[in-house]
Amino acid sequence: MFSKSCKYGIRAVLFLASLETGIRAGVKEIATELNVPAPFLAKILQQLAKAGLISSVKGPGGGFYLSPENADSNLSEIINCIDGPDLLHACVLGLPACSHKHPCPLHVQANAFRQGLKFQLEHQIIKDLALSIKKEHLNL
Amino acid sequence: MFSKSCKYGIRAVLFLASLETGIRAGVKEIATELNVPAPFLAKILQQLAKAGLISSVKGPGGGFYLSPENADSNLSEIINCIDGPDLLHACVLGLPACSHKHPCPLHVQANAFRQGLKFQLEHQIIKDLALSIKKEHLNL
DNA sequence: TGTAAAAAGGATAAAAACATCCTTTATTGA
DNA sequence: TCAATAAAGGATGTTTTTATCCTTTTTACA
Ligand code: FES
Ligand code: FES
Repeated sequence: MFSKSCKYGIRAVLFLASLETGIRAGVKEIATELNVPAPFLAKILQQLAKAGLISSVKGPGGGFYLSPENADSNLSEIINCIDGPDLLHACVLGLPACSHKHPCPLHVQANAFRQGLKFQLEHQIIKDLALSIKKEHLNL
Repeated sequence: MFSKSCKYGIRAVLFLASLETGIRAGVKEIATELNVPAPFLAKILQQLAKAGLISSVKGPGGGFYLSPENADSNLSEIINCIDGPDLLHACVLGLPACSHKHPCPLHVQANAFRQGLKFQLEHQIIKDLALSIKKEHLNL
C-alpha cells in the first residue's frame, strides 16, 4: 500500500503532531521513538520540510515541529509528497491509462474504492488525528 | 498497492480466463498480448501454476490455461499467492502488530477499508470477470 | 526412436528502494 | 568571535524487486 518511506513519514508527522505546541524534536529523538533508522528518516523529514508539510530550525535547540498550518494539512498531502499521486490515480493493474474510456477489468471497483480512500485521506487532518492519539493512547 | 509481479499475474490470469475453453497460450503469446517482459512473466506463471491457480502442459502445443476449478478461484487467492497476505492483514503504517488491542492512529479506518477490499477481492471470481471482459470489451 | 516445442528450474544482471556516512550550512550561546 | 549543535545536502553502500539468460524436463509427433 504505502512504501516504507511513506509509513515512516506519516508516523513521524503524527509524532510531531502529538508534541506539546512549541516543543521541537530532533531526528535522533524521533527515530528512537518510532524505532526506525535515523539517517533514512532524516531524508524523509528533509523532503517533508522542503515541501512545507513540516517545519524545522537548525542549530542548538533546533529540530522539527508542526506549525499551525502544518497541523491543518491532511494525510493525502503527506502521502502525495512521498509516494506521489499514483495510489489514487494510476490503474491498479498498471495499465498505461486509467479512464472510463479504456477501463481495465477492475476499473469500476477500483474507482469506487479510491473515491472512498481519497475522501478519507483528505479529511484526516493531522491535528484531529493528534487529538485521537492522545485521547485513545494510540501507538506510533 | 500491488507489486508489478502481482499486476502482471492478475492480468495474465484474466487473459487466460478470456480464452475459449480448450485453448492454451504460451508465455511469449501472453507477454506480447499484455506488453510485459516474457521471462519475468514466465516466473510468475510458474509460481501460479505451482500453487494450482492456473494449469499448464509442457511440450509442443502446450501452454497455460485455466481449468474449470481455476476459473472458480478469486482475485484474493491470486494476490495472496504473489504478494502474500500483508495487504489485508498487516498494519498500514508498518507497526509490528495490527490489532484492536494496540491500534495505530489509522487502524479503525484501515480496518473498515480492508474489510471492504477483502470482501470484494474474495467475490471477484475469475470466470465472472472474464464474462464482463468479453461483454464490455475491457482492456488487459 | 529422435527432434522440436514449451514449461520448469537455476544462475545472473539491472534497477529501484532502503539505509548509512560524511561534509556543509545555519543557529545558538558562551 | 568561537565552539557546539542540528538540519541540509551529497556520496556511497546494501537489499529487494524486477528482468534476462541458459539448462533441464516433459511432451507431441514425424
Ligand atoms: S483502468 Fe485499471 S483502474 Fe482504471
Ligand atoms: S495497527 Fe495499524 S492498521 Fe491496525
